[in-house]
Amino acid sequence: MAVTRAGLKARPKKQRRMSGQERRRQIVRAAMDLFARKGFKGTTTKEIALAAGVNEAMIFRHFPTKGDLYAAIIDYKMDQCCEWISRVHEEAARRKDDRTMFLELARGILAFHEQDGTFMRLLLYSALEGHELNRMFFETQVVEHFEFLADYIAQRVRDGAFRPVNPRVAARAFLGMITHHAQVRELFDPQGRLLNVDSDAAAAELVDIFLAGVARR
Amino acid sequence: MAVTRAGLKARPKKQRRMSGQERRRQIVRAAMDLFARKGFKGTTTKEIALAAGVNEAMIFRHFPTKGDLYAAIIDYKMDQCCEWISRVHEEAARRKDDRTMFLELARGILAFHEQDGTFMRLLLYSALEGHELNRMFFETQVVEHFEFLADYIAQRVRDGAFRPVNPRVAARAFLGMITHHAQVRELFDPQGRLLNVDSDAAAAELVDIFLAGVARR
DNA sequence: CGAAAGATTGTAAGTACTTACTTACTTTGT
DNA sequence: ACAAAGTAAGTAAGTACTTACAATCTTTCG
Repeated sequence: MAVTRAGLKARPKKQRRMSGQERRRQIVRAAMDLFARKGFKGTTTKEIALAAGVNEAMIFRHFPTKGDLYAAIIDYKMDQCCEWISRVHEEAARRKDDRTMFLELARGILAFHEQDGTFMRLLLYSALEGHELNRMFFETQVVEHFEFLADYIAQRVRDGAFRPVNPRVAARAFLGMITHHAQVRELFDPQGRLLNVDSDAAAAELVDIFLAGVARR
Repeated sequence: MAVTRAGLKARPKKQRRMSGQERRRQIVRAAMDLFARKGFKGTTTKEIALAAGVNEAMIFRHFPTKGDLYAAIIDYKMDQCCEWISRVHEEAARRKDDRTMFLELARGILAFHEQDGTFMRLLLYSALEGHELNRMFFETQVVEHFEFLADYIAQRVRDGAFRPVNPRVAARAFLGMITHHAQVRELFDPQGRLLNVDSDAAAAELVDIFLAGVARR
């Protein structure tokens, strides 16, 4: 067996080694999970390396600093958020089928969070940490989708389909009940001790309360 | 000027020194603010000492470890949460004045968070970090108040004042829209760019949407 | 009343360890 | 032979916490 200059055993022959891209992806995946659970400062590069199955030095072959790795993850994650929302919005704007629109939106939000708990966690950690990318995410995607929803509600008030509510308050109310439910399930009550219904049923009932709340009397 | 054993200048005479209790309170206050902004791992004992205006060693005169200091703060904060809610609940149970009950609850929650942003931050940080005291808080106070609210809504359904909604979903909807609003204001949108109404107006409109949403048709 | 003793508060300096990141080499694949 | 992936060992700085003393305040006693 080969011996290194320090007299220690060299790594024995292994299976085929990874390409740079594969390895990068693996580091990102391990880091994402750790950052989601522990936050930026709560995660060490040693832990990331261990979870990724690489030497710590490898991390710095792909990212200049630990902060760059975190920023790449936040950026990627925040980009994932809203790709599907635009399609739901377009349908709604065309058909003005309120129940379907709000129901699809609610189901989409709940399914998105259910399929990937790291999003909510990274969103909240980066907000608490005051991360610049979180602020950018808010100022672009969050604002855009909130404004679209408020505009839609305003239009439905003008159409006479909704009673004269403040569209921004109504948008806040709707997003609040849906997002809060996802958050409680992810952070406080994963077993659903307080409210144990599947997400489609939850979406249906929350949307029903919302629509009744903004319906013409 | 006196000289220490190391030959350095002794601390010059100062104004009257603090009692142990006063100093402890000051350390706790500084630590609370830092933990709220940066989380447990993101805060160093050096920063806490600097913010409190004491030597780092003083922290360990009052708390065995940094973790003990954090636990004391989380415990104290979570205890503050719900003292006032019981009074609101009692009134409501007696008078069955739904609008006043939900309005007082909503205003109380919003005022509580507006007066003290550290609560929301510590709640979320400790939840993300998986802190045991957060779990205990959830399993006691959160569960208790949620159950009370769900019971109240169930009673009102039986009374015929509310339509046959799932009381737990309705409680989730109500708490969701209120708490989400407080959270967005604290973490994402302190300037109220998306929704700039004062908290009493927000409470009134959110409660109106909620009550309309659960009213008999 | 004042000095001395004791209790309490305060702190400089230190310890043992951890951290993010770098270096210089080794191993593997083309 | 060269490029690329992998790593042991290291560096400089930082961390939570401890130690041993100094300074200040209170109590006791003559």
